Parts: sequence; C-alpha cells; structure tokens
Amino acid sequence: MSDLKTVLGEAVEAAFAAEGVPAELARVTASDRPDLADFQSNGALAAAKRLGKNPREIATAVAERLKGDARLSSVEIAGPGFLNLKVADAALSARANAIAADPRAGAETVADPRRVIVDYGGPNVAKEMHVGHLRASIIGESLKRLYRFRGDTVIGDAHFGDWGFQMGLLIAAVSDSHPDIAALVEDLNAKGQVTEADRERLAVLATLGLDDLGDLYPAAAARAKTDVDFRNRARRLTAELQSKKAGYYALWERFRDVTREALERDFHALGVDFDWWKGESDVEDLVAPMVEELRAKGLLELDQGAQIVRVAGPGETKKKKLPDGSVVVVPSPDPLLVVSSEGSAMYGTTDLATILDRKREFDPHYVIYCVDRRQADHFETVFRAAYLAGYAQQGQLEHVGFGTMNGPDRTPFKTREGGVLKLKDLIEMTRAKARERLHEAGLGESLSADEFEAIAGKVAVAALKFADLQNFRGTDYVFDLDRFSSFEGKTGPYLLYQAVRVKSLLRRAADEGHTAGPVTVSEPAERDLVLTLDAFETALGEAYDKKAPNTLAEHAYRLSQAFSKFYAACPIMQSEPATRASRLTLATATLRQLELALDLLGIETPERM
RNA sequence: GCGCCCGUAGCUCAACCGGAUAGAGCAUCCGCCUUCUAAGCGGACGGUUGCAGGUUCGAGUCCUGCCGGGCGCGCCA
Repeated sequence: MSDLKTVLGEAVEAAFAAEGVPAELARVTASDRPDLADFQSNGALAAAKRLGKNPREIATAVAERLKGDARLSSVEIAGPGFLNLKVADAALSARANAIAADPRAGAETVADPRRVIVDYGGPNVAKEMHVGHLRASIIGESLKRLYRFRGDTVIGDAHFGDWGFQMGLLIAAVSDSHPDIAALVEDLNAKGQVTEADRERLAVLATLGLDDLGDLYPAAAARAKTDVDFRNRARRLTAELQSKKAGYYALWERFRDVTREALERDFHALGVDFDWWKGESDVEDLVAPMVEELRAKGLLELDQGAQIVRVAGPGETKKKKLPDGSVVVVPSPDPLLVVSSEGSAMYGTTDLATILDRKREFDPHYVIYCVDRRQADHFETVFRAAYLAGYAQQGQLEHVGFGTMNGPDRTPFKTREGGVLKLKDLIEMTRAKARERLHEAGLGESLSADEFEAIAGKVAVAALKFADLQNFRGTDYVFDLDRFSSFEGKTGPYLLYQAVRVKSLLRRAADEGHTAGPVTVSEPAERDLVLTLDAFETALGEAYDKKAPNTLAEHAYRLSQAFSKFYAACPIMQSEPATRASRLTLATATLRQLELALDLLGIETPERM
C-alpha cells in the first residue's frame, strides 16, 4: 500500500518516460494551488529545455496518456505547462479506507533498517537544567522516536557530562566548604581504598544535596576564571579523580548519583527517556588503551606539552588572530587535544572513546549527535579523528545541530535578573496556566485530583514541545515566554484539543450504538481531510531524511486544522446512517494518525480537556 | 583576521530538487454557540523576502559584492 502521491507519481513518471522525459524530472507534488488541483507535476517545464520542445506540448502529450486513468477525475494543463491532477472521489475513498485499516495510519517503513544511536540531552553533573536543555532533549527525543517508527533499531543515549574539569572544580569547592567531607576524602586518599569499615563514614556524603552542588558549581566556575591558583588546583584534582584516587572517586560517585536521580525524574516529566544513561566516566577505562593505540598508529603528537591528533589534511589551513593581535596560519580544523599537559582526558578524548565504546557495544551504522550547533567545529575534529583511527567509517557520524534559544536581545536567553531560566520553573509556570484553563473549561469538578494534574501536565508539555518543534531545528529563534505558554492558535494544546474532540465524539457514538463503516468521500472538507491524511507519509519521509521534526509538527497541525474544518462543516451524529458510518471512520483514522504524529513529537494526548 | 549560520507581514516563525497568487499563528477589526468540547470555525487587514548586480523561460531559494546580526576558532564542556 502506498500513498496517493507515490502511486500517482509512478503513473505520471511512466507517462513522461513515454515522451522521453527522465523520471527524476517528472516528480509529482501536492498542488501549490489547491483551488486548481490536488497534485501537480512540473516535469514538462523542467524537461522543455533538455528536449528542446515547448513545455505545453510535452504537457499536452503527457496529459493525453493520463486521461484514461480511473484514479484521476481531471488532468489539466495550466500556465506555462503545469500538469494539474485531480483525484477521483472513489480513489480518495479507497485511500481513506486503507489508511483507516492501517495500524500505522498510512506510514511506510524504510527498506533497509539500520542500527542507529541518537546522542542527545547532554545533561551535566551538578548543573540544573535550564531552558537551553529543552531543545537538546525534545529534538533528540523526537528524532529517536521518528527513526524507530521508520523501522530502524535505535538507542537513545544521554551522554552524561560527568568526567571533565567541572568535576575537579566541584571537588575543590566542596573541600573548601565542607571540612568534614574534606577530612574524609583526604583520609580515603591516603589509605588508597574504601574498605567495608569506611562504609558508615561515607554517610556524611549524603548530606550533600543537588541544591548544594547547584550553588557551589557556578561560584567555583566563576572563581576559576580569575583565580589562577584555584584553577590549577581544580585541574590537578581533575587529573587525580581520573586516576581514581579513592577519596575523590567516592565523592564523585555522590555527585553523579544525586544528579542522575534528579535528572531522570525531570526528563521523564518531559516525556524524555533514554535507553542508555552512559556518561563520559563510563569510557574512562578505555582512554588509556585508546591513547596507546593512537600512539601505535602514529597518530599522536606532542605539542606544547599536550598530546594531540592532527586532523587537518594537506593544504587545509586557516588564519588565526592571536591574543597579541598578530595573525598566523594554522592547520584547520584544529587538532584533537587528547591528553592535556596535566595528564587529563579532555572533552574530545571521551567523545572519541565513546565512539569506540559504541562500536564495540552496538556497532551502529549511524550515530546522530543532537547537540548545539555551536559545537560543529568540535565534532568535525572528533569525527575526523575517529575516521583516522578506524573507529567509524566515513559518513557514519553526523552532528545534527540545533540553534540557540535567544532572548529578545537576540543573544542566548536570560531571565530579567540576568540568570538562566530553570527548565523546572518553565514547566511549572506553564502547568499553572493549564490548570487555570482547565478550571475555566469546567473540568475541575468532574475529575479526580490525580487525573486533573495528569492532564495539566500533558497540556503544558504539549505547549512547550510544540512551540519549539514547529521551528526548524537548525535556526536560532527568539524564546517568547507568552508564546511558549500559549494554548490558542498553532500550539500544542490546539492539537490535543482536536484529538480530544474526536475521542469525545467516538465515545458518544459508542454510547449510542453507532458503528463505523466504509468511507465515501463527497464534501470538500472530507476531500481535504483525506488528502491531508495521505500526506502523512511524505511529511514523515521528509522529517526522517532531513532530521527535521518541524516537518512532522507542521503535518500534525494541518491534520488538526483539516479535521476541525471537517468537524464544523460535516455533522456526524445526526446524518444518514451510511454517511455517519463513513464519517466515523474518517474521525477514527484522523485520531490514530494524529496521536501517532504527536507521539513521534513526544507529546501525549489526554482523554479529555 | 579566518570560518560557519542568519536577515521573509507590526511580532514569532513556515515555504517540498528553482515554478503559478510567498503561507501560518499572534496582534487589530468584523461575523458564528438552541446541534457532536468556542482551547473552535469563517472573513478582513497586513509583503519591493536587508541592499545592489548576475544566471534562468522563471529566484525567498543558485552565484558575486555590500550592509546588518549571531556563533566558533587547543589545555571548559
């Protein structure tokens, strides 16, 4: 079973081929002029020059060949040579019935499924999530679901940031602020191991909560910028942690556990769940042997005290301005810094080791890094190093970058006080608005407190996610609090509302004993609805190919809109039995496709709202 | 300095491999609840797609230059 666009595309391509026009020029698309046609092909225009013919002549010949096709109610030529196709109601009805009978609501799977890893979220130890994490989480989550739905075997990995310089900073800060913990840590360091007898003493670590870390970290990070001694101490501590000195390691385990527990809860509330909660620390044991292997392969080089892998090819250079103002020519991209002059593994080192780890654990065909676009250069370097080292094949690694969420000043979003807006606060604000709206709608009394809260949560998450996902992931956009927590117009709650209306309708039909039956399309609103249902496959394919959930978000919106118009124009319950049965089938198919599309965006639909 | 990205309606964003009349939502204004949830539906208003050239039958889309903005450029991640 295929969508109309594909099926008609084949017929049109065959007709063009008979006139000597290659298939790639004969593409069929949804019409730009719905007033004139359902589908169109611009093949005659594209081919005219190549064939040295008048485009209208080609179009006329092709139209003649298509006239006998029973699926088409009209084939016309317009303007300079556009081929306009209208689908016969019978063909539309047949397609609607097929979609209604399909658990996938008209969506296909890929011909050759792959093993795919989606690396997204990128939460860090001791750092609370802010609005910026919204994009990383929900775009990645959507891509994960999209790839899985298309038939690939997909793993979503949070890639926890738990092993870098920030850990050294945090150890230094905690040592200064908590003398009791500092004493324990030093003692364990001296002993070189944690024995059973020490277990009880570790309880003091439990006094360290995420709030403490959240306070300590920003202060430490700020101090390290100006205080050279402090910075050097933190770097030394980072290296000592990475050599797993007992006391530091025990302290770090507390950091990791307390953060992960909170993050997992927060992500889950957003409908974001990872298959792997791997972190930088999980590949720590791979780093030393990997460095040896890189050395053995002759890729490692000593430079200014650090060990690097050069990834620039011959002739690849850039000009670079030095702090003193002079300009020098250096290789480009920058080399990968593998081991710092302090002996620490760097960001890129763990990224490279992670590639190796994933190859051994899962051997993916394809890895998507859903990470801020500003890290494009970094990934270019890491990927090149991975290809050089043979840890992945050319093209298997891709950085799918997303743009920054800006404030009204067009620079990364800050609250009025100049701080970051915590993700948790954003969600709670939106939730509060949803509660208010639900009360207005009179749902406060008829629902239990739990149900009420669950719906408010779903509405809030839908609002936030859809507000982001309707934008193309690659571009920066202005974060507008009012728009993100808006429930009217092109918003998540609008989509939920349409789904809820269908559910309500179907409940009522069931109560009154009405059953669904074969679809017979006749009204314009019915035609539009079926054509929109048919476009799901195209939207999905594009979202998959371009890694662009906004295409799918747009489809979900159009479907909701088409349904809403149908709902307004075509009465269901009080129409003739055959018409009612047909329309109930259309409503059922719409609901299934809408819920599928929403699910791929990571949005859950409530039963009522 | 070099590189990457962006500039579309008052605001926030779309626009399928270059195609017909550049679309949505918000805001503003006007209609529609005695019938399936008005978080809805219909209508109006709103554009020299930053500027100037070029390629093309045809350019928001491709090329060149300029203006404006964002980001990145080895010991943070």
